[in-house]
Amino acid sequence: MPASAVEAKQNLTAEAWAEAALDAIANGGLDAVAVEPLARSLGVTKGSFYWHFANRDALLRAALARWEQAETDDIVARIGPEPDPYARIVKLFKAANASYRAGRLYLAIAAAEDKPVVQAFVRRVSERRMNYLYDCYCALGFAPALARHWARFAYATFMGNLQIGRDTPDLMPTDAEFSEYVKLMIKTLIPRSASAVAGQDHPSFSADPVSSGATGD
Amino acid sequence: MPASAVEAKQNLTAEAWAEAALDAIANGGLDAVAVEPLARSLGVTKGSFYWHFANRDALLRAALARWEQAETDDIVARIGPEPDPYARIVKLFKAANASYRAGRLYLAIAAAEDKPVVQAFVRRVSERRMNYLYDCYCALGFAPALARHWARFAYATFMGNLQIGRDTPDLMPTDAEFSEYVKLMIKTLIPRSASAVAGQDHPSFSADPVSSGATGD
DNA sequence: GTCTATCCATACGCTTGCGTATGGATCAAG
DNA sequence: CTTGATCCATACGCAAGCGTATGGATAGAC
Repeated sequence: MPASAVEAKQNLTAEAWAEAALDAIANGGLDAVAVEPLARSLGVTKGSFYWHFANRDALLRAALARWEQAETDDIVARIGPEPDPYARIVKLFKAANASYRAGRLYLAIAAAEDKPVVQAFVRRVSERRMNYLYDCYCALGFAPALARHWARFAYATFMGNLQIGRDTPDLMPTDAEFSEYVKLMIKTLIPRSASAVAGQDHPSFSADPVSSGATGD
Repeated sequence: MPASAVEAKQNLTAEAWAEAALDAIANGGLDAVAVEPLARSLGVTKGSFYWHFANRDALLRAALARWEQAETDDIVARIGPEPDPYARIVKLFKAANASYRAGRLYLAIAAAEDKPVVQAFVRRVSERRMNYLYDCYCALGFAPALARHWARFAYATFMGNLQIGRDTPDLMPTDAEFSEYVKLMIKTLIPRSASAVAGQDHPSFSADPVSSGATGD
């Protein structure tokens, strides 16, 4: 009995292959999506793969589609039913640092933007996220031009924190210090004294939405 | 007469190979550093390469060392003789968005942090840059803990802007709007009403160091 | 002019991964 | 029990890239 990562070599699905491909991307980048190594890690051979997919590119597209779907689900599932735009940004910020794998996936996929297949996926996901932020800032009372700047600013900070957490994890604090860090960024990136927003009250602020655990997956 | 990219096939140097490797990294990522394709692009064959280098890894190390050196030179050459910490951060911000190739290089190299050879280089360069920012914020009067937070914050924004410029260039403004964007970030990332800094005067602020061209290389 | 060091070309074997072809195993239908 | 469909294994040809071995070309030393 092979005590491998795969217990029973029962029938694999195309989704299983796509998920394995995403795992490979999160670890070794896009080039790690190789048919034969993936088959080995799944406990089967290429024969299985070419039954479910036409070629390597088809697997790549399936994996990217699965990724885009997950990212889109995330953005609405985790912070969907939240009316307050301030709390929405806060939740988005926390969600961005929530999943280690999701961050690595994003960076790895974006790093291969030269491949034309990947480019479209990255653009859609990025634009969707920034548009979400843009809407939040608009809802906060910012003028469109300013809202675009703030949305880009905030999104850049998200992405940069992902990079720092991956490349120099020692420089990223944990626990209480991390909470302070996030609080500082949120306080800075969501200015309440905006030139357009009046003395509006944010009930979620008094509840301190920042200091409720942000790490872990 | 071959009107190739290389006019005369005179003697190549190891530095030429390393520079070509960096070009390859900036375009196709670390995996694009392949001996035979590089040799083709240089107008020679593998025979030349294995005269100058022991193997592919040696070239990679040479290229990364060259990159680290260039990054270190940059940080002191472009903003070295600047006493005012505020202006230092401003210059650093502008330098970060100055060279398109440098940004792509940074992202491409960082994307391969799983390779142990690369990891050390990325860590050194990143830590050096963040320490530079940390010193700036300390000089601005911030307490060490806060200075670390602000330095990380600012650095994350740098990196994120690099990503946005690479992945979704449409979402990155140009010309006057870009200037506004940079001005907003700088104004936000260098708070003058810090809890620790007194009524200190920054002569470079009245000179408006932000609005003097930041694009191009 | 010969000699030697430097730099590169050519040719070979080796590995890895892609894609195809074909057969084997399993299971449900009839 | 046979048949067909589903899922996978095995074996092959092919291309690309690494590393090595060896010889050729050029230039300066003497």
